[in-house]
Amino acid sequence: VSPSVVSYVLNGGPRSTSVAARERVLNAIRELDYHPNASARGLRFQQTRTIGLLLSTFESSGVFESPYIGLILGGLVGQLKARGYWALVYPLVIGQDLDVLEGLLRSKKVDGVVVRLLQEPHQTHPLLEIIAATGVPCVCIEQPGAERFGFGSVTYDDGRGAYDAVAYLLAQGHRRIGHVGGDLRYLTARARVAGYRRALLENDIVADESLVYCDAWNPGTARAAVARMFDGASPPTAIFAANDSLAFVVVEELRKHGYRVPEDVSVVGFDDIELSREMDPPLTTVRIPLHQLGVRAADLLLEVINDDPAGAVPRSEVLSVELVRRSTA
Amino acid sequence: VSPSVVSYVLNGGPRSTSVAARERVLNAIRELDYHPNASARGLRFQQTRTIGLLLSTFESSGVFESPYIGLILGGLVGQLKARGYWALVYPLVIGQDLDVLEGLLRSKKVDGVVVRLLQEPHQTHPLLEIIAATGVPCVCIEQPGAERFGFGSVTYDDGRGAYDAVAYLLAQGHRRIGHVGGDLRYLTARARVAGYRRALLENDIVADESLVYCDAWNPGTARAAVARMFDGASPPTAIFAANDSLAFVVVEELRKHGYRVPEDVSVVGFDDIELSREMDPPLTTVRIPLHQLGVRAADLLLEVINDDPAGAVPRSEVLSVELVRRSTA
DNA sequence: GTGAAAGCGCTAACAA
DNA sequence: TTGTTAGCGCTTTCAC
Repeated sequence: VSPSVVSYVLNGGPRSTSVAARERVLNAIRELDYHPNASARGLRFQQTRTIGLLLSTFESSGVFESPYIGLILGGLVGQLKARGYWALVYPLVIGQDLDVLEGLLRSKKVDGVVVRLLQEPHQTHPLLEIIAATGVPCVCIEQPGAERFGFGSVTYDDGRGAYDAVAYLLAQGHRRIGHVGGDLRYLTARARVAGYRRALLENDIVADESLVYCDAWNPGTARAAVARMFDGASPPTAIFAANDSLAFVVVEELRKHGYRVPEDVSVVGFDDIELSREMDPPLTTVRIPLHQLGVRAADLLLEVINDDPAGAVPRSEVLSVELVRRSTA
Repeated sequence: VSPSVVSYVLNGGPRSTSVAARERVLNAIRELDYHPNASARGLRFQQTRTIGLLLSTFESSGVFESPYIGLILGGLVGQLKARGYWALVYPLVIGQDLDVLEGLLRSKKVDGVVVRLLQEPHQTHPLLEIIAATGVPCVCIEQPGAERFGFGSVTYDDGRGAYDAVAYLLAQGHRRIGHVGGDLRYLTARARVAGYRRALLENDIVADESLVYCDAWNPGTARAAVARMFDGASPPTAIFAANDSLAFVVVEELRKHGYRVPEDVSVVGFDDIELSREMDPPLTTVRIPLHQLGVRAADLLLEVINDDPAGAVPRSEVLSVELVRRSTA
């Protein structure tokens, strides 16, 4: 029995095989538990069935610790696995690993990448330029890349979520609403403040700048922010936090200062991580379908890789967020 | 200029090259930004500079959401990256993906694996048997594999941590100490109850079985456990929880029932995830150097792969845990 | 110091 | 239906 027959059997190859031969091959395969060499196949087919997951971060560590990214990763890796692809994770420190990244792409180690974007299109050019130059199929998540690269993207509407959250607070009668924001290097943090501002504006409320604190996703600063807000002459009656971890800390800090939530102060978060369900009282927050985001990104990428007719034109999906009312507002 | 020269230049190859030739090659490489094809090198060298991260789980989803695993992953991936290796993540559902796993290993897609073990040595045999049969270098984390496989491992001492936590509570004068345990399919959960029991025993306290609840890592059951403990005639004055998330929920539930922590009831957790520092009051807990665990696992694996003299004999490291006193006990 | 050529394991076009 | 063979991109031995 010759190599070609084995190949035909294995791949339902371009030629058909006799039942007898197939049997023998199958038996031999089972006996030796033979498995084709991935590198050899990769070399032959020019594809590796591996997808690179480029996880942008500002700090050089800590990507995996975030429950937010964990949710996305779960969807991403799970879906890739279900469709027979492997996931290669690479924590990409912004402004650093670009040369290594180029090596990854040019060496054809991955068939495609999904890249987590944190900033505005023009700031992500250096990164996307490299990806585009290598021609590796790419889907952006969280933030879209610049139009001209033509990469698909799966994002969600930060501004809308923040707007909805604040509009909800306004509808409850709140007029002084504080904001504990995230790290403004993240477009997501900026979009959330913007949504907050827009909601106030549309209700003819002039935003009191002493009530908005954006510094980092850092719990310590969130604590300090609360302390300062309630030091002032007219403290807020509600706080919109840029994410759930921040909201959690805000609730803790309010309690420490003797304020009850939601009786004295209402709090709304963003993301809907597990903590928001488990904390007491459970957090009212803006839910992002993060798992789904991962799943869709995987789907989109595989569509363009296998250029399914549907995927011929790379799509940009904007997942909708939803205010989930629990007990803090 | 011939292919061999390029190779020599690129790899500081087995032959030396003239300065002139080297220059020309280097220039050409830069101009075309040439990068060697990973599959071809993989085929040639029989190695891919990729490490498989086999993340065992019982449920088919949710590995990445756990802050515990996130910390390990951070250390693992970070260290691999620093040493020039890629990380392939594979969520391995216990009792399922064994055939796919065998394919991964036999296809020589990875140079080695670090495998997260959840159970006792004899229960992990099917998995390790496959890895051993394929001869792929392997390091176990969290739990060691059976001796005979000869795989290195990086673990930590659950029993000791639990013992220390409970001994500490006893030293504070507590006599009725409850335990809210984890999912007993996890050896880690069993070891933690065992440590709890041993501490009580050594202090001549008969464990009151109405005070130990092991069901799952599930917050809901933890809540129910607390409720039941404090329904009884003589409720505990302290609770040792099998991990920090559980401890957090326990504190919340105690507060809901009108008990103050630590004045009325003391609580100690396990793991030392970020939440335990951020919650209020900050959690007294047993710290596991999880990041370090990942780093060491990577180091050990690379040692055996590159068979450094030091790594010739695969080592088993047991990282030491440490009670960190904060405010809940 | 450099070029030619074989071979890593696989697939598919070409012959038989 | 099957066997033979070239070639994917790289490295390295061998001959020059």
